Amino acid sequence: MSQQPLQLSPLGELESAVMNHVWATGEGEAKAVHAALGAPRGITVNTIQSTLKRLFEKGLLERHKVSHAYLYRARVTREAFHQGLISRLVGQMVNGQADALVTAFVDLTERAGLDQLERLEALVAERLRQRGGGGA
Amino acid sequence: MSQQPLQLSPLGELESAVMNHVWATGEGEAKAVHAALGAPRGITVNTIQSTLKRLFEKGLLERHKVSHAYLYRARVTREAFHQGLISRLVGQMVNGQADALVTAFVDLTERAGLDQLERLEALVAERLRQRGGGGA
DNA sequence: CGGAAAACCGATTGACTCTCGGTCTTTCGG
DNA sequence: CCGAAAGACCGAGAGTCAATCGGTTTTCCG
Repeated sequence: MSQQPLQLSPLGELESAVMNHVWATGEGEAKAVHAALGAPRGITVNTIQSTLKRLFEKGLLERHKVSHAYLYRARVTREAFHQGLISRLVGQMVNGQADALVTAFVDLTERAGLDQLERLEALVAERLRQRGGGGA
Repeated sequence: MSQQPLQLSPLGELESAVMNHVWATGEGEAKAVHAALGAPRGITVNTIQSTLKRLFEKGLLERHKVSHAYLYRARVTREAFHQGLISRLVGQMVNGQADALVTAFVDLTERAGLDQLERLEALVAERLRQRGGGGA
């Protein structure tokens, strides 16, 4: 009975690494990505190419030819992607109580540090000001 | 190129359904779970049994014999489980900015309705009062 | 003890990711 | 215009994991 890590991301290990690289550098060419991630892992450029392509087919990357090579770019920002994940996660569990979720999140934020909690407060306050009109 | 759903939960479809059932009813016997979920799907009790067992092995359910049948119970509450998911998700993406996450969450809560946002505000305020002590 | 109810085990199928090798295509220099 | 080279594609094999059963063993209970 050991409670496994319970894999969460919808992306494979290599796919995540590639996405992070693209997000970090702004673009990705098979050659470059391989130099950064592939070589250290001892895998071929082909593998990187396949991964890039799979990511493209999943709609996470876009690409266009530059000479005879593809240049990939992120189609969604890292933030949007993460937000999407959270969104989906929330959507799945909000089958009854969004309350519990909100509570859970606050607990979590709190555990991340007082500063984060304060940050959260500021954000919420701002949103409320924008929407609710600040009080009534 | 259609942007697949991007599977998120670490649980399979049937596993999720079973967990939800157990959380909802408080307990689970293969027979009962099958009546509720299996029959409609046209799958055998065996499949439900296997799923229950897999969930047990993953540490999500506990069980004990009642006569010659196992009675399963959730080992973690739905809230704790979800919190764990969020936690893991956060941990993964907090490779640089927890900020983005907080922002994403607030966006999400906001979209869920003004009331949720207000609820969030109240919760945060309370936590801050408890922790920060309002100043020191 | 004998039969039925239920658990277990093992195997299959299907979806994915990762990883390449081999082949076809596109470019570009000479 | 032609022939490397670079790079994209295709297909395939190896792993992993959930879902699904069939068949066998174990366990109760009358």
